[in-house]
Amino acid sequence: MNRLANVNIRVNEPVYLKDPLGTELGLRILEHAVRLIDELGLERFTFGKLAASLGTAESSVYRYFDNKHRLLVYLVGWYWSWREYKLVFDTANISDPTTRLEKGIRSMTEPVVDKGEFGYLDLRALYRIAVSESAKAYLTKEANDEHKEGYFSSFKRLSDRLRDLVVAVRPDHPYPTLLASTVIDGSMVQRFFADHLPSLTEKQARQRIPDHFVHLVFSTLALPKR
Amino acid sequence: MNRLANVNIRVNEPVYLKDPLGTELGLRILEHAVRLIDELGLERFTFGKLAASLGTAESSVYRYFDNKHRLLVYLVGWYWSWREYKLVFDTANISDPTTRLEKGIRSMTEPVVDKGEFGYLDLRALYRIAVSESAKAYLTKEANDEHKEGYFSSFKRLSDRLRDLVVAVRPDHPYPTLLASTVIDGSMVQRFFADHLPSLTEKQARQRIPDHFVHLVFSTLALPKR
DNA sequence: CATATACAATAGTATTACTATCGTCCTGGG
DNA sequence: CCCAGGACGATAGTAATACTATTGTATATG
Repeated sequence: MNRLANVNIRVNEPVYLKDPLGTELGLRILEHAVRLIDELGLERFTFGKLAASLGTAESSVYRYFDNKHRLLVYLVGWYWSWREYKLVFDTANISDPTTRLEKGIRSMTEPVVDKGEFGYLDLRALYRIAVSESAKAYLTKEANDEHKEGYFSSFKRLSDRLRDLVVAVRPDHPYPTLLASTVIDGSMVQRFFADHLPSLTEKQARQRIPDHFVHLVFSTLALPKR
Repeated sequence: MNRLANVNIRVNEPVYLKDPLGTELGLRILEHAVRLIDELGLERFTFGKLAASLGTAESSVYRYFDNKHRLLVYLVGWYWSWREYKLVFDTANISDPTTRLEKGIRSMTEPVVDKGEFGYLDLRALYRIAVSESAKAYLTKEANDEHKEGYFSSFKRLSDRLRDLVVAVRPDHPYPTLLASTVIDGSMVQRFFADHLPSLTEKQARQRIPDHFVHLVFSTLALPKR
């Protein structure tokens, strides 16, 4: 993944008021927001605390993001975009579609183990945020409207990529998109359970989440075992 | 499901300060809370609005529940308990374990179509709440502590029931609990996508969620198609 | 008849989620 | 070199939220 570290990941849709990647303060906002949300959880995280951590005023933060929900959408969108890059990278130059599918599922369901080299944000902390908080980005009454505005387009792109890997192997499968999003979301939920509510999964499952989802998809598609 | 309508579902753990099933006002709190959360979404729902809807003071609501998170945990717990009763009912008196498993998966992943006959709460509205808000009940920093207090025991019981159906068919499957919780959570997420973010699933998938999960589990367990 | 309960009503506090305004530094263009 | 605009810090203020506390009163219970 080191080659990816230099890719500059951008969140396309204007979830922000002012591009945080364009200024010094913007980058610090992302950096501190990731650290604070990871530490406090989304509920206890406030723009006031963020501003205090930055040594600036709340109003400065509000120049970048309308509210903390938008900031979350931004961070989670960044995460999905990164995950998409990683997926593309991990499945490049593999000619056999079945092998590509397996690699793709593993790439998508693997935990993030290193901090990355983005400087302005800690990838491991962002991963923990994605696991614990990403569902809150879309589980709202505004989801539909926000989706139309493209707020979740990076999730959609990621999901479509995985779907395409499925379709390449089984063009006749009736619900490849459903299968793809089940894998993505399911792997996050299982990660949360394993880390925070261990009695809801098998103890050993933590290490085997990618295996489990490879097995799930492969058997559903009636592919030979891996 | 009519026979179930008279079963009195109770949330065991003291998520509440005062049992809402024990008084007139308590029942009205549940009834109005379900309606309001369904209408407004959890974020916009407040105890102030609930009290106004009840024609009483906020402090009266606070006598029953510490805060809105606890109230959500209560409602979601009630929902999982109801779902467990339904599962038990739907799989009763079926001797063939494979058929039981299929019925069980269908029971668990079917949408709720009627209001139920509980009087004090509208089951369809509660179902919509479970789909949209239940993840927020456990996706918190306090999840682990709350879990130890038994806040999520009804989810655990439900998940264990489904796991047992799997184990009865395939005693050697390595991760039946993981599989069970993937089905439960996955069916909720897919329902949300189908209803609120339709571009994230196939259009026809909405009608076929139970079929999809039956197929998923059956192929994973290498059982003959249904 | 005494007492506990259930509840309504009022008041008050700390925090949150903003919005608005103003002054200042810094930079780049004319 | 000046000045216009952007970027930011600082202060102030508002409305809503999430509580806590207190008191009065009707009703049921023992």
